[in-house]
Amino acid sequence: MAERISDGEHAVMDVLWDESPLTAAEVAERIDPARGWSDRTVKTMLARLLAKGVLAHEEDGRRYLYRPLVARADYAARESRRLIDRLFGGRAAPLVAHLAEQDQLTAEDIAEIEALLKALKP
Amino acid sequence: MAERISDGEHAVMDVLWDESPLTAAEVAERIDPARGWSDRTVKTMLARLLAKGVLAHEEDGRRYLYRPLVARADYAARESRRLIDRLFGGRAAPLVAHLAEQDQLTAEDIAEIEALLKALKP
DNA sequence: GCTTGACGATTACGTATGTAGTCAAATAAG
DNA sequence: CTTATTTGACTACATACGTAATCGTCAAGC
Repeated sequence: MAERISDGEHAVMDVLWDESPLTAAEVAERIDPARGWSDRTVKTMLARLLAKGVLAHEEDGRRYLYRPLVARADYAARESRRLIDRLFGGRAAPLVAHLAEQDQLTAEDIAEIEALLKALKP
Repeated sequence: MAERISDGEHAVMDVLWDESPLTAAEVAERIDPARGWSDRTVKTMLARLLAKGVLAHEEDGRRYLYRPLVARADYAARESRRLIDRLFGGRAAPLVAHLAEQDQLTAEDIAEIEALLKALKP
């Protein structure tokens, strides 16, 4: 269940997280054209994701319909944690501090985060 | 310059970010023993990191002294950005929101982040 | 001086990943 | 019915990565 999803595979998951179930052809249509993938490549990704157990497929006549078995939020949580563990000693605050220092936070971000935190307080 | 650093390579960089320059043997000594790496493995990592241009080495007699060419903060910034782009549509606020929702923020984290943001405001 | 050990350089090998191509079966077109 | 097309299954191949082993050389002991 803790299968890693590669960068390429993630592009496929993204499509299915937005809309599912989809056929292989439909997934291929929706993949960011910037990747320039052939539909074969998409098929390969789908097969690998199935093998990893993060997708399921049900038969629909001669084709399959694919749907994610892992929620986007769960995946995001796992990856965020990985990053925080690897780069920030497992603490989230240094990550935010870092984003702030690097000017990667817009004024809007800051306002949004402050509102969020306020809501979290008892 | 935008070379990716793999998970294993990162362990080596971590050592050199803490202390440098170091010889290959010194790096090997300082690698987290939990990895159970042979010194050969460490040498391989050093060679690959050199090839990627993220380390430099200077001769010291018959050995080399290795030092990082990429700052830890720069690397952290790049990886944070990658994560945010991939998982949160490029905006930092949703990442923080996500951490909050997942209860991945301690009260301490929250206080720390609030203080930080306050300092950022004009 | 000859041997042994420390180093860097080169090579190895299995799995993951990016990126497809081929083959066979089923179906749609004619 | 025969042929072209669609679809999944299997195969391919180069590069990256994890994890070393081997080779050659130079220096330090004896």
